[in-house]
Amino acid sequence: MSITDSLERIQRGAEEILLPEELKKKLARGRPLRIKAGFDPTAPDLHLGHTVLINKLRQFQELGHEVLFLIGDFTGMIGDPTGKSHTRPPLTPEQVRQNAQSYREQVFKILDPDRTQVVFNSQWVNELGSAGMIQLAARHTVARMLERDDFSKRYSDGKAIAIHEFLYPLIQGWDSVALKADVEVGGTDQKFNLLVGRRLQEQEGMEPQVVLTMPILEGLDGVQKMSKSLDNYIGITESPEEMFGKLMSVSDELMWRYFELLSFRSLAELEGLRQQVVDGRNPRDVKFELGEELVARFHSAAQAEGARRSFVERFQKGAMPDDMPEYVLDGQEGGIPIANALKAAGMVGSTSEGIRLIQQGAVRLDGEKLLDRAFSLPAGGEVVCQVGKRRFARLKVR
RNA sequence: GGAGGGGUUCCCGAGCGGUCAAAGGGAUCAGACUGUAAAUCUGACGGCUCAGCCUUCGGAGGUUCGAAUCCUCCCCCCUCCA
Repeated sequence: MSITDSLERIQRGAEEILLPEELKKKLARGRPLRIKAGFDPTAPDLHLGHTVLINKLRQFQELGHEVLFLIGDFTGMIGDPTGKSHTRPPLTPEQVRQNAQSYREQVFKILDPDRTQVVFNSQWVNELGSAGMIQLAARHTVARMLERDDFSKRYSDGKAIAIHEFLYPLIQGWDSVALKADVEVGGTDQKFNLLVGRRLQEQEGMEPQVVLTMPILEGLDGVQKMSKSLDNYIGITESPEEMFGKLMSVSDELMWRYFELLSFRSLAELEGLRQQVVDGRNPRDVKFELGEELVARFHSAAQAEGARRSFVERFQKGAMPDDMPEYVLDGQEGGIPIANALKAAGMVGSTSEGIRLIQQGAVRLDGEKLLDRAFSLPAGGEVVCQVGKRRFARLKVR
């Protein structure tokens, strides 16, 4: 493959490459490049948002390059006191190890293990020591740090910025020095940090890394970025049914964004699909294709097919799901009040919530709407319980 | 070290002695409508043994018949001065 071809493939879907000429020069040398990407040591639950970036890494591998999958365990072991409610407790080395393992399991659904090195930054950051850390901090000025969008915004809004937050971009940049990265891939929100890496490498007399940013995928709400904490994500380990269903709940507009960033279809194919919708094809059917492609990628073609079929059964024909969780409750004198049973089965968060849902007509027993909140489940009974559209469970009372 | 501003329910943000489980918005959940679409409309949105009761307004005390609202001390954040 020619350099121009490689470059073209690398550019596809990327938000920005700094600088393309440098990348070209690196590619021209003909040796495998060291492609760095950093990940938090915490959430080992990868979602489709992460895969936008990981797919890009995969692409580099297909072009013969090597991926340095960096787990930022150093910062994880310090803990992050930023943010009022989400104080992140420090992780133990053991937890980091477990998370890393879980990363491996998930990430190798996409990446080629033979061309991936999983590395931990504590290895070289610990060696820096406190003196080294201060020397590192001396290389950047506050004014420069405040150039970062996120910092300047918080600063002008009068929000807290802890000193150590200034250190994180520096550490991340130092990782690039330690790894001798040729290219670093990150989300657009990482741009500042990635550029710090370039600067530090230059100061160390190295050729600066090329920075490649990928767009941030919106979550299911279509507005905020996909993230676990916002609970608007589709995890890559979710069941075919869940995954398919969540994809179907996405708006038509957002569907195209997902096609762009997640599908492996050619741009020409996507254009074709758009045209079909313009010509009157139901967007839902196009969404089916998106759902199948993605479910097939993380599960199998057969499961994707199955997910689509059961989706149609369930939501277009109103069938009950094939399997649902089962709960056995201990009976009591006079039966178990239904709200308590729902709570015990984990279908609602509290009995108060259960009562409210019953009043709103959201609860069905064996398909029959239940409006009487005083209803109790008698001992020895068994009932299929539904809350809202998606929550199902089979409740048995001993 | 000094002066001032501020910490409210998942988030933002009103409230400044009773009518406050606390306005409004967002998020979320449910119902209607549908393509589990989206948008829209309606409702809910601390807990419980649920027409009643219990626990919340940074923390601990106090004043009062009664406190998110007043006082004292403490913790944290922001701004300015040094």
